[in-house]
Amino acid sequence: MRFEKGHKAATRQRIIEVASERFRKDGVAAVGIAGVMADAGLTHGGFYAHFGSKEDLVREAMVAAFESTNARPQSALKPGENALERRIRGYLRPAHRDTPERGCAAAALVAEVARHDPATREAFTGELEGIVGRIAEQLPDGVAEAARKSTAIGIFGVMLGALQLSRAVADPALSDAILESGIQAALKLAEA
Amino acid sequence: MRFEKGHKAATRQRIIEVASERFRKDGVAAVGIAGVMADAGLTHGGFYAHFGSKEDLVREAMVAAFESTNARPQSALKPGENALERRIRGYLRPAHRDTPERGCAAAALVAEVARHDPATREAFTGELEGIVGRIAEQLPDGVAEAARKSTAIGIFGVMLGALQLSRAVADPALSDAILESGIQAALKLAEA
DNA sequence: TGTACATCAGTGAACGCGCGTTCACTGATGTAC
DNA sequence: TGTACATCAGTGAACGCGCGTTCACTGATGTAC
Repeated sequence: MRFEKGHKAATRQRIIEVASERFRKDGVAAVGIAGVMADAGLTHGGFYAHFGSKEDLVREAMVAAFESTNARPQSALKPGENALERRIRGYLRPAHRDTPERGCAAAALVAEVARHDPATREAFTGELEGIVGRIAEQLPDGVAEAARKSTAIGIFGVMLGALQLSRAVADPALSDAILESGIQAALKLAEA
Repeated sequence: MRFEKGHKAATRQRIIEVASERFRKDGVAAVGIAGVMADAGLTHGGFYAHFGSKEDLVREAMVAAFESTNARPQSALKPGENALERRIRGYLRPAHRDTPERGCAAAALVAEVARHDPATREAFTGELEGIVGRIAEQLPDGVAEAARKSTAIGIFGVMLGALQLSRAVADPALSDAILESGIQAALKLAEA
């Protein structure tokens, strides 16, 4: 073979990574195959040797975006801080608002996913269940078993809603205030 | 004149109304000028006699969508229900999830607005301030003055986040559960 | 060791299509005389 | 009252462009003999 073993798989992975950043930054509809391939250092014609359609790439890039943010190493817990509070503050920090291309895929893509095909929505659903489950595990012991999942959904709802609102408003001071209000709301919901 | 007085203004209004539904249903990027004009019973060439660009229509249609949902008549208060609880339950009901074309413009368009030009984002900001202000007024008397706006932002954050998540997931039972979790979270945040 | 051939990731021209935008034109009506 | 002209909302062809997708081809390398 003209290319070392694993070459094609590495190229495919590179396309997915580029796409996962571009889709989160500019939206799925605004990003074309040719642009993604060019960013990956390739020409557009080769795309269909790797994926069956743009929709397939959307689904794979979305899942990759979720997985890469899930796998991100966490900073150490500060004294008196618990894991859930760290998660909430990390999510609703200005740096996350300002770098959607490396941020939460749910916040960047939720509205578009609602208009995509069932396979993409099912993949989204699975990733969302994962996030909600991890939040539920981090709730304080005092929260009743039956209420944990519902509480976790509410917490993630504010996180996602506040992050999106902070990205949309034109007023920087209001944007910062939205992040802070989201933190306070999420922490209140997390109380036992 | 060949047309009665007010004819052009009425046409313009019709274009805005069609666009405000189509943008909320399918997203701004996926809706073309020609389609909007055809839905309004016109051909696409006349568009630029009414608007300077698609972006101008986006901004006007978004504002119209906000205003029409704000102006919607409210059902009567049930015994023991307050105005804020009615607002929250009305927002997070299945019918709202299932009819984005007549629903909350913020939930439908927030992600796209973040990528649009400053004039559109400023219009969005103003409308959002209006919604937040109205929620703040409906908070119980016990909520301290200084905390009212922040609390209102948190409440609208869960409402918007939960509605969007309920629209994106593929599992109907989970979608219903998200709406219910959003209601519980918003009500908890509204407690004095 | 040297030559012929097979492999296949990637190339780039081409497909039909819809986009946002421009513009010369139409044609029904109101006004001027 | 009758005719000529002005008005202007709306029409539809055309512009350049980028989209997703297809496909015949390239060319560097590995294998066969």
